[in-house]
Amino acid sequence: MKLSNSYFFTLRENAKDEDSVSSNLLVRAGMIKKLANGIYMILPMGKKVLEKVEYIVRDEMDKHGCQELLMPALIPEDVYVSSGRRESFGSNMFALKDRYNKPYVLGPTHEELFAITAAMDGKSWKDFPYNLYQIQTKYRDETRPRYGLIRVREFIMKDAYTFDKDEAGLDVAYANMYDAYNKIFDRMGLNYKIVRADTGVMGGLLSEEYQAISSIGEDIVVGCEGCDFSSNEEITEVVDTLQDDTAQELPLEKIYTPNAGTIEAVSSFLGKEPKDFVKTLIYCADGKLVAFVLPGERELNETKASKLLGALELTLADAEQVKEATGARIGFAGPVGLNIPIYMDRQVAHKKNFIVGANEDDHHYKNVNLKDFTPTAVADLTEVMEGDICPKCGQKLTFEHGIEVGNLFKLGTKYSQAMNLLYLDQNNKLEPVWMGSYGIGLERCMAAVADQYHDENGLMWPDDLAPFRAGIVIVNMKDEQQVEQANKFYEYAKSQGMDLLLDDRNERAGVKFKDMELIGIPHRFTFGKGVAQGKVEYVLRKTGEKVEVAIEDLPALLNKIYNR
RNA sequence: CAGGAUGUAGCUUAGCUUGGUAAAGUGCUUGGUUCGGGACCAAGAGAGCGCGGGUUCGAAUCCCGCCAUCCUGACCA
Repeated sequence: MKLSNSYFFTLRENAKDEDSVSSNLLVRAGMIKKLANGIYMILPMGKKVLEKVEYIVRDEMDKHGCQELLMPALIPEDVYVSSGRRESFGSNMFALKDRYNKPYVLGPTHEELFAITAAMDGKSWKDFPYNLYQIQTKYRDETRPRYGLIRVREFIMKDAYTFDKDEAGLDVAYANMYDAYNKIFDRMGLNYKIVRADTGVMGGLLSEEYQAISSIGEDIVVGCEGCDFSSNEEITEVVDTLQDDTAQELPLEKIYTPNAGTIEAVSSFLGKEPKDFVKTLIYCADGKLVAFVLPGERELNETKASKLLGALELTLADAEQVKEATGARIGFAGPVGLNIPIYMDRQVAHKKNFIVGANEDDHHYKNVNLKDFTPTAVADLTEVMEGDICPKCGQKLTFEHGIEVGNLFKLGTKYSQAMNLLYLDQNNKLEPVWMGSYGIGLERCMAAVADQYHDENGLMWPDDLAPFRAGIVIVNMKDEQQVEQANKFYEYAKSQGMDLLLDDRNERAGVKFKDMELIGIPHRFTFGKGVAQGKVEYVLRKTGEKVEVAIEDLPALLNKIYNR
């Protein structure tokens, strides 16, 4: 591509509506532009990168025996009603009506449509297995879009779905996708970890996520110092290492704690530590008030809590609901005498003579013991934290931030049963189809790579993702020899099927170098004063390393760069 | 959804407290000098200050409403 005749611009300053280094670089490099909250334009230079991402994904999917098709994004609402997910997605779905007032949604993910597709063909056990995928736009009305392309409301996803006649078949299909994903993210050059995760709104038997390690990642990737354990923080088990407190149980006592409605306030008022407390959180689970009772030094893990309750929506109660449940204002809730279901973290069972709210303004109880209240259920309910140990080997856990770039779900028969996707087995008996679903966010991959590969001068794309693998800078546009030789080289490359970026703009050399670095072209050829002696300069973006190359050696070098 | 902040030229921002009809850098145009690391000089084009209303002789500046963007967030009871 010749820059002299292209839509292309770069910015010298950061955009005021971008919040991360990498999204600012993508904007400054003229690759993307925010149109509205969580909605982006992908400009020509960015589209090139996205195409490279797409190419890798499609290539590996095809190599792994998947068939591509294309589904609509505009979908009748009943499709999600019949699977029960209209409700579970709730306001995360964009919903609209047509002119006849019939309800539609913009698809956030496509398990249902693929199940319908499968039902059109998969009637016999002989039809399995197969694997369908698409690269298509998804719509999700996220609460808070963030970090450029990382969390957006409209994005392109590669979603694949496998169909098998039994669980063993699903295991094979899943392993195949696992292999494809490893190859895909390796080819993108991403530094990633594979973690166990919550199955969430997708449901099913197993979920694993590919997490690109990054400080702006919204997920916490838990690893282990001693073994290969890795897991998303939201489902990581808190290993119960507390010893039973052997103290004598003391008599229950109500104490006056004026205006001390937080653990910090009460602990400083009483000269105690958070671990001497047991805190009680009032939540609203699908409209019902419930209480969670936890060690004072720990946080509630809402994923574990929702799962225990089987709740679709779990929100912290507001002041009014707290008053309704406890009779007191926020800050004085406790399990003693509380008339709503109480769910207790299992570590609380080791404690004795602890402090809790008294369900009365400005009062707490001390010397509370297990005999003083009755939990509805006891479970692991808290977030893992620094210092916790590995559930697998007992060594110390590690914590990193990750961007979820891909995921694998072993769905089992959840959707096929809901959508009546059945086949006849060898005994002429109807059986549900076993499904898996597998997603990759394409823009998110692009953003994650940008995040992992940049320096103070701009982006540093790996060869396979760069908008152009190599670029040519003509230093002096008035030097006919430079212009002629550069164009000759450019045309030669083109004839070999290699599209280089030719900067033939009437700009000073410095501007061209800066732009080439900002957009992250990995290999640069500088046609400057050396051309008179038949030489050009070859520069590597990654290291800044410069080498003089004779013009006649360029074709060989080009072949090397393009792995030919 | 809640709370906070912001909205002025393509971009980044100043001006708003103390109302008088908009400024700078960058980008863009033209001419000249430069020419291997975001050049310099000169002359220009470009916004009527998010939208709507109000107060006032007069509003980017004050008041009300709306919209948008950004930040933070169920603060741990």
